[in-house]
Amino acid sequence: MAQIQVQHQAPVSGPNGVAPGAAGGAQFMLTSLYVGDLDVTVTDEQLYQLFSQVAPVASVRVCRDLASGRSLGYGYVNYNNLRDAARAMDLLNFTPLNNKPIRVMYSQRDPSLRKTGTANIFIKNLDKSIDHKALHDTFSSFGNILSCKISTDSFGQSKGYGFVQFDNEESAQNAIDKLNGMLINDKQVYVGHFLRKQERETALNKAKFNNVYVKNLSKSTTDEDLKTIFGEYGEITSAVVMRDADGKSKCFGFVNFENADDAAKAVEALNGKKFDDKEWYVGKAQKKSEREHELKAQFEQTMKEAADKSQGANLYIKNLDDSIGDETLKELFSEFGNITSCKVMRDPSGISKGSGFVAFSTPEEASRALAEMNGKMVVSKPLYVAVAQRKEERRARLQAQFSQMRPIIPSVAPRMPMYPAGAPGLGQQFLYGQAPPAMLPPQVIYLESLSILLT
DNA sequence: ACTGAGCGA
Repeated sequence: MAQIQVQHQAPVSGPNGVAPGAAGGAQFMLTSLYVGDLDVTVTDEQLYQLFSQVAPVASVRVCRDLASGRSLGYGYVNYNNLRDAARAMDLLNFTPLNNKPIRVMYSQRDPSLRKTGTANIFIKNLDKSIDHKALHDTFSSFGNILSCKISTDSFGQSKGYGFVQFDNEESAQNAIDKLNGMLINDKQVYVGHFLRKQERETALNKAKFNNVYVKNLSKSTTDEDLKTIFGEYGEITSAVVMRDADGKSKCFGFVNFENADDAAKAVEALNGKKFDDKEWYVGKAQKKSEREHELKAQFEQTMKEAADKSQGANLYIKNLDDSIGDETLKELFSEFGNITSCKVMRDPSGISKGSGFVAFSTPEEASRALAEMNGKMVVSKPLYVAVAQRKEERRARLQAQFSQMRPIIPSVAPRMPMYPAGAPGLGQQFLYGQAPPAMLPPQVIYLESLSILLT
């Protein structure tokens, strides 16, 4: 097997070192490639084997978590000159490794230069047959692409939309102008600037409206007051403070403008202003359903952020001795950091299930605890410690596992029959998965996987 | 199910 050279290139400027990037003024290490979207099972050797087919490589590396050794899903390939690197990027971008297309870019370690968000475009209504490479080829005529991908599900199937990050705004605008609304594979595609959800919603909120909602009014504010204050911005058709049956102000109201531009001006001018020491909220009046939808979305966003923040800080423990309860579990792990929650799972009758969760304040603490505690003998048995997976991740992992079970056509499968003649399962066209050690009919494997997916 | 993620020795 080929030897992997581990010598590293000196990070110096020079003919082969730092060189000016294309328009936009970004600086790239033009001999150093960042390889992302790696399947976690991809190894240094595999990267080396692939990239050295194009030109001699100076070094390769799959980056790994220091404590657990788990692949971080990206790596680096360094070449001796920029021509080799450019050629490798061109030829090898989106090559599948372990069934997953890799994404190759120039290494750009300054995050501020990577996260500008400008010149980034979004494409949707793409035919499902269009893959990363086809997208790249379609858009590369408009400029230099830094990164490009189709969004896919856990089976690698296109979700029908994708992203192209150019290195300058003009290329992006040009691509939008030329391709938005065009037919690609008989489907009319949408091509526009990439907008985060928040930005899309603000854009949507700028849609015209005449009715304005105002809240946090003082008890004494009247319809007349609203008319006077909002009347400054244009012709008003109605202004009402909402009141209960006794005529007591509910401290909110509605002002309807003759024309939408004036309504927008009033919102702009009055939102957040103080009247009678009360800070008014002034905005587009929304239907109850719109408002509820927005609140729900906000709530979900908050939950998602909280989940992201705790990602990696929560450990799943199993093979726990039955005698261990919440307190003992906490004591076992407390030397590694601040424990925010700790729980032994129990069945309804209170008997330990032998598994539990320990959450730390930070992923670093959790990682240290994992490294130290996994496999450690506690009372009677060795602990199993892993980073807790969220339900969604567990599901995705099982799904990926399932998708990798390829049909085995009997004619190309080993000659040795897997089952005694007449055993169940022989009648079918193909068998799923690797040959099972037991003589289970293959469809049982299939159904088991499916039932896990469905739970 | 339809608007992202991503950088070391």
